Amino acid sequence: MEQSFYQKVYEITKQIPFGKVTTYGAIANKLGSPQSARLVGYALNASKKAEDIPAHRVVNRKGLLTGKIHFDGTNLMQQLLESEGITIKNNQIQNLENHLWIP
DNA sequence: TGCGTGACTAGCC
DNA sequence: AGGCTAGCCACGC
Repeated sequence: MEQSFYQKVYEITKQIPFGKVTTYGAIANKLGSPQSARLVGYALNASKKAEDIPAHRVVNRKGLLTGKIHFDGTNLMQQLLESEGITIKNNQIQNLENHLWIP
């Protein structure tokens, strides 16, 4: 398939199950370019405006909600994650390993 | 065709 | 221990 890097990110992000989260590095690694983690975030930024992607389930490797700044509200991303049973503290996911999901 | 951009990551001070 | 800098790759203009 001639899926672009972006399209691959969309597919993987949509595969994230309810109550789970993943990291940019994990997705980038799955795509075969662990150094392209930036592209994952960049792709999600473009995807969120078109596709129905749960981008709030994707966080950085430290569990920090770095992408929340791209959401409408300031705590929207946090509320969405908390609604799925994930605990957030200071924009950081608690028990990240417990909720971490690798493609 | 080429340069700038960016929701990252890892290493150094 | 905490903060900053450099490197990385794909997409858009």
